[in-house]
Parts: sequence; C-alpha cells; structure tokens
Amino acid sequence: MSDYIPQEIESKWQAKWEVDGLYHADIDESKPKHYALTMLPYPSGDLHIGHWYAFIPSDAHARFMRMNGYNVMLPIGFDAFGLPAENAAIKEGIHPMKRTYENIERMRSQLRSMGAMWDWRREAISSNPEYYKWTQWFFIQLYKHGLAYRKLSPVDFCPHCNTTLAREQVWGEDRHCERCGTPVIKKNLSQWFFKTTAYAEELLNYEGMDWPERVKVLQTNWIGRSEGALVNFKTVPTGDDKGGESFEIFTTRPDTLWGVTFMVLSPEHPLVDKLTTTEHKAEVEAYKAQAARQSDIDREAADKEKTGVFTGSYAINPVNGDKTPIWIADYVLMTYGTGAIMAVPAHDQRDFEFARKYGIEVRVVIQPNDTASVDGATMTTWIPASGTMVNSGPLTGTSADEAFHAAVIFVTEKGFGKGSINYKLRDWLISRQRYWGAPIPMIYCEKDGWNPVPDTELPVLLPEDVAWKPTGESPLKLNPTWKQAKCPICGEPAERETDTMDTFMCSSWYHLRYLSPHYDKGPFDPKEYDYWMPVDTYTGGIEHANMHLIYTRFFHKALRDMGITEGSEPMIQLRNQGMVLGEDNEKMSKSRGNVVAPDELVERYGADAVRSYLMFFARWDMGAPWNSSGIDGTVRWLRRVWALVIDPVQATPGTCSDETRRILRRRVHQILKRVTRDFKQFEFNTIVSGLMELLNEMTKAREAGVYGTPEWNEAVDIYLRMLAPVAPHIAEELWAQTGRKYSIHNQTWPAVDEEAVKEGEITIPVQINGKLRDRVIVPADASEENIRSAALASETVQKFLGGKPPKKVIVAQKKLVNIVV
RNA sequence: GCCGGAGUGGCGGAACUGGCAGACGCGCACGACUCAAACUCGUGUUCCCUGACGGGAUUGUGGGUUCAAGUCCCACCUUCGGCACCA
Repeated sequence: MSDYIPQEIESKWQAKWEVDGLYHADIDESKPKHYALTMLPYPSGDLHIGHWYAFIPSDAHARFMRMNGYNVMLPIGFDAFGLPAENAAIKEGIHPMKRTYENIERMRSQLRSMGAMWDWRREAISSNPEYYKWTQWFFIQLYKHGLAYRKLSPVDFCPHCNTTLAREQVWGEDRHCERCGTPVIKKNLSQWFFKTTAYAEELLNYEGMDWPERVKVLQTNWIGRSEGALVNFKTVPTGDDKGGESFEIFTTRPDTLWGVTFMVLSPEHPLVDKLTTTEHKAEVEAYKAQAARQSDIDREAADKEKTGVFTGSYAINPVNGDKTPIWIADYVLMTYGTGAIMAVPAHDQRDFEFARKYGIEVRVVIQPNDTASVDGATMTTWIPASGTMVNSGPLTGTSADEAFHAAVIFVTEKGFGKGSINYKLRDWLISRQRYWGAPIPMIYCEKDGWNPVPDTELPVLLPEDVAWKPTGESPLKLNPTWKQAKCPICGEPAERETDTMDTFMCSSWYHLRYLSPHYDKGPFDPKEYDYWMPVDTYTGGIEHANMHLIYTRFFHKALRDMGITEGSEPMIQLRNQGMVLGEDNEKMSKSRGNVVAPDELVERYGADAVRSYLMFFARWDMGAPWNSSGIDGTVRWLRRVWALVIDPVQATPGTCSDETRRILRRRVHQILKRVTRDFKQFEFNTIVSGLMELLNEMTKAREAGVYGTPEWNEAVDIYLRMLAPVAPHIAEELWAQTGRKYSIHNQTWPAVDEEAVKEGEITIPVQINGKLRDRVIVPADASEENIRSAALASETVQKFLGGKPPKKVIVAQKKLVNIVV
C-alpha cells in the first residue's frame, strides 16, 4: 500500500481536471442549471484564511449540487479597482495597475491550490477595460433614466483615503471610514449620486428570497422606513414684518399635533435667516456658526445636552391656531425629513429636555390609562405613546392608536398636511477622488452642461501616465490632457468628469459579467443570461448586508425597469459565513501576529485537509477562533480513509454474519441521509463529523470480516461519493485506485435506501419520574403496548416500583418510556 | 437607548417535531509498538461522592408550563454585531 501524500495527488488531479475542462460550465438545456456565486475577492495581496473559509464550503456545496444532477456554474474573478490595492501600491511606490495585476497573478495560483470547481474561462476582472466599459455604460443608462444625478451637498470625506464616501461606508458612533478607520469630515462638494431612495419601498420586500433573517433585518433597519405625516406651518407676522412664510415638518406622531408648544428648525434650514428678527439676529448667527464648526461626531452624540436659540418668530399651529415660538437647534438634522420639526415636549424625550431647559410650556395630550392624570407643568419625564387623547380637539377621548390615523385624515381634509413615509436610506454617493477606479463617463460643457460620453467612445480609458497619488482631488484632474474632450452636443471643447466610481458600482453587476466576460455587444450575452440568471446560491460575509447587498439589489431593480434584466431580485438564496479569528480569539491582523497563512497549511497538510478542517472546526455561519492542533484531527481522518479503502490487509470476505453486513449497510444509509440533509442546510461541520463517524463504523465492520462483501463495496462507493465535495483530490485518487471510472466528480449523489435505514431492534430508554433508570430492547415494529409492558417488566423498574402500581406510564413516539410513581 | 445573534465538558462543537445531554474532533491520561522518541493503534475522559456496584448534580441566572425542557413561555445577566438626537 502506498502512503497518502496529498501534495502529489493534489497537483496531479488539479492538472488533469484543468486539461479536461472538467468544471467548464456551458449552457445545457437538458439539465437544470445552478448558478453558484461567492463574493469576489479584492486582489489586495495574499489570499488569507478568511478567503478559504468563504470559498471552500461554497465550492463543496456547488459540487454537491453538481452531483445532484445540476449544471453548475461556479465563476471567480477579481474586484480589482479600489483602495486597498491602490494604497498598498502607493506605499511601495508601484503603479496601482502593475501592482494589481501582479497580485491577481499571485492570487490565481493560490486560488488554484484550493482544488475548487471554478470555471476559469469565466474569470472577470473589474479593472479590465473590457469590463469597465460596461460599468461606464451602466452609469450612462442610469443617468439617462434619471437615476444618476449630480448635486452640491455636504458629503462625508475621509481625510486619510482622500476621497468622499457613501453613507454606508461611514461606520460607528465616531463616524469613521469603513476602510481605514479615520473619522470622516464634511465637505461641500458637487458629486454624483444614484437614486437608491427611489427603490426604498421595494427594497423592503424580500418576497421569494431565501436570505438569512438577520440580513433582512439589517437591511430593513438601514432603510429605516417610518410612517407619519407632513404638516405645513405658516409663520406669524412680527414687528419686523417677517410673516407670511411657511414650512413643512415631518412627524411620526401626527396624533400629538395638539400638544405642540414650539417648533425647531435645523440651523442650516433655508428659512432661518428670513425668520430671525433683528433682536435675535446676533444670537442666531452665533449659534449657526458654532453648529457649523462642530464636527458631526460632537453634534450627533445622542447624550449631548440639547441647545438652541429662539429666532423671534412664531408659527401658527394649523390644528388649533396656537402661536408657537420657532427655535433653531442642532438636534434637528437637515439631512432627515424636512429639517424642521414640531416639538411635543410632553411626548418626546428630546423635546422634553429642551422645553425644560428653556422654560417652554409642556402640554399633555395623551393621558396614560393606568396612572393618575399627569400635569404638563409638573411632570418629570415625558410619556410614551399609549393612552387616551386629551385637549386634542376632535381627537379628544379616542385612543392614541386610533388618533394617529384620525389625525392624518384630519390634516388631509383641512388641506394643511398629508400622510407621508420617510426613509433613513440616502441616495448612493458614487464619486471618488481617487485614481484606481472606473472614470465616470460624463463631459461638462459651458453651454450644454453635463452630458454622457457617446457609447461609441466607451470605454473612457484610465490614463496610465498620471501622478496617481491621492491629494483630495482626483489625480485625473492633474493630467494636462486627459480631461480635454469635445462636447457630445455642440462639439466645442469641454471637460471630462475627473472623479472615478465607487468600486461597489463594479461589484453591483459582476455576476452579470461572469455570464460572458469577453462579450462585446453588451454587458452580457442575453443567451447566457436567459439560461443562468438569477444567481441560485450566493455566499459571502454578512458585513456587506448594508453595502454591496443593498447596492446590487438596487442595481438589478433599476436595470429591470430599463428592460435590461428580468425579475426583481438578482440572488435567490443567500448564505453568510462567519469569521475565523486568531488563536487568541481576536480578529486576525498582521500587527497582532495571529494571522494563519493558508499557503503554509496547504504545503504541510494538503488542500484536502485544510478544506476538511475549515468545514469541520466551527459552525460555518458563526465562525470561531482558529486552533492549530485541531487540523491534526482531519489529517488523521484522511489518512485513515486512505488506509481503509486501499489497504487490503485482513481481507477475509464472507466470514462475517449477515447481521454485521446488515448493520453496516444501515449505518451507511443513515449517515448518507444525514450528510445529504446537512449539505442542503449548509451545515458543513456535521457533514465532516458524519463522515468521521462512518469511518469508525466501517473500520469496526472491516475488523468483523465484512471486507469484500457487496455491502462493503457499496459502503466504499457511497463513502467516496460523499467525500468528493469535501476533499475532492483524495476522493478522486481513491476512486481511481479502486478501479472506478474517472471522474468521481461526474458521478451522481447516492440515493438513500429508506428500507436499509430502518432499525431492526430499537433501544428504548426507560425513565422513572423523568430520570433515566434502564433501557429495554424491543423489535422496531413493537406496538406501544409491547413497549410499555417490556418497560414495566424491567428488573430495575420493578425495584423502583416496589410492588406498587405506577401512577402513569407514558410511551412517547416509540422513543422513550416515562413511568410516573 | 433600539434591533438582531450567541451563552452546552479543559477547548471547537453535536443533539433538526419537547423525548437517552455531551455525537465528532482537539487536548489530556494510561496502555501497545519502539533501544528511545515521534508517528500509529487501543482504552478512558462533564463534574462531585465511592475501592467498586451505584448514586447525585449539570446546557448563563431565576421563575413557569409539561409525565418530560438545551429546546416552549416570562424576567434578568454576560457577550458579539448593527443602528442611534431619524422627529
């Protein structure tokens, strides 16, 4: 018998699979298709263990689907534009393009060492002109359909990455850059946006999507839908003749309209100057200046004491004609709702704090049902929603729940308001002042304004001869000639947009480019689209829930409405892996020195062992800390599999009992059933433990002389098929060495023989008062009555009963007997 | 503060209709092989009491439902992620 030397068999089979094109996925109408996709990697340098952890189980699942008769496509590519590769390039003084393509080359060979079933012919690289031509084309389509627009606004800017960021890329309480952790600052810039908000409502609909509940919850929270009303307030003329203006507020509590005692505008609200009286001008100006100076971090800290100043003006509450003072305060944000609120201090914490601080009236309009009546003048805390309406005109006496709708109807009928829905979701800012991205294909002309680059001139190529180090302005701007262009309308000299696109734009449609990565008549070949789309199984990290996964859904819906794609969703099933932590239970990082290098592991143990261990050592969706001695277990297991299958020592066919053979067959089919179920459920750890368990059983059975029997041969056959998706190389080698026909990866998944699964005799645990006291063995077809008497006949039970009859005997589903005494 | 996930042996984890808690593996202990070690193989391994037979306790904590709870319900604690002056 030869030894198991993974390094030899792995490279041998990888080469053969490659030559044979074993994993090529082509349109085949005779088979059901399965488009399996994993989130594409950044070519930022080395492949790390996290990549393996994401890719390997995805590959195993795709292989399982293949063996189940599906025509499976598993593509791979690179999200090659973007900051990580660019920053690394800057650090080392190498051109980002050179650096990126070197990284890709390196990662390709690392990826190949995994032995995954990728169809490399479909490789797509987002920084290739043949790719980004269509990224630009999509931008233009969005622009033409009114879904891309340019706007001057205060935007988030990372001073370290030297670029603006989308709202989704600003994280945490301190509002830091998602990439580098630096707190962002606000800049007033003209930038390109995609109208993601146009799809806010539809994005909340997850119908027909087999996505993890937690991802849906994250997206729902992020989109942040709130139902309420818009109400128009007119201002009162003052001594300064500042009347006659009006402004709209958004409220989620129109039922409390009668409890309004003041109004608050955001300091940036456009009406502030108009409404400020001469008397209050100095104070208001000072407050505005202070608010503008403060960083968002200070300003948005929730625990900060509320501050504000009075403008001198008043608004009329349209429901009751009350004159209410208008204040400005920085707790009202210009970026949400209308930048103006009605303040109901009795029923809102922030308004309450503010009113008490500045001595403004507090008026109760909801009395809780279960406590004594509350007085606005003396109450010490605000009162949340439920109760009975008081002092509320026509709403008085109704419950707060009914009052919400009654109030909306009331303001609508009176003509000063209407029901309205607000979302926290913002439009997607896609301009980046960086070099290494797809240039935004727009041209500005003094006369004709912004116009798209004509399709015939796409792609707008990224210039190679440019100082690509970031300065806060796009490096493309600094190139003397690149930005010069002709206006597509009048033909006069004009200027190109010099910003590049957010790389999330590239990754919003890469699943479409995989369909036909070199197709040049469109972003994808419609024939391929019709066969493969939508993506059936998508795997990747949950950290993209509010970024990539929202963007790509938006993108697909926008394309659908332009007639480019079909269906509402690009990805039917989503599964997330967890994170592999370092052995010290911390996130892996070079600075902590706890990084696990997959290349070394592969070299030492072989890819199959690394694959098996990554599937085995934790629940896939949870992740866990790495344990370097744990991998020894999977190595031992594979060696034992090897020995069991091809070591003919002790081969003594025919000397074992029928019962031994029957038991072996039963165990094989029982575990096959479990493994099949676990594959469907992405529970990879129990797939491997099931295989280990069966190996133990087969080892015992072989010792009992079952070697060479039909049951043994079937066991080996099924075992190798089950092993194939997990450890494809050793499975292929053993398949070949036992004289079976190449390739195991073209075999079908074995079918469970339900008859074989059934037990002949079953062991029934017997409890007395819920405590396990004995076990009885009965035939599997024993009736409940038989089981009951068998249990009562047990000596142990008799001892416990002491001659007395039991109070109650429960026979539970032929699984257990519980005797109550 | 709000939303979501997770708490099971020394460790990773299993238990998929409420029905034998601890599968499988790591680690550890002992034994076999060896001059020796490693490898490999075998046995044992939740904790406590006991020489053993046995017995008791046990799934973050406290209550509840049930013949029966890791699993269901209520309250809480810890921890990880997300959101957060969002009107």
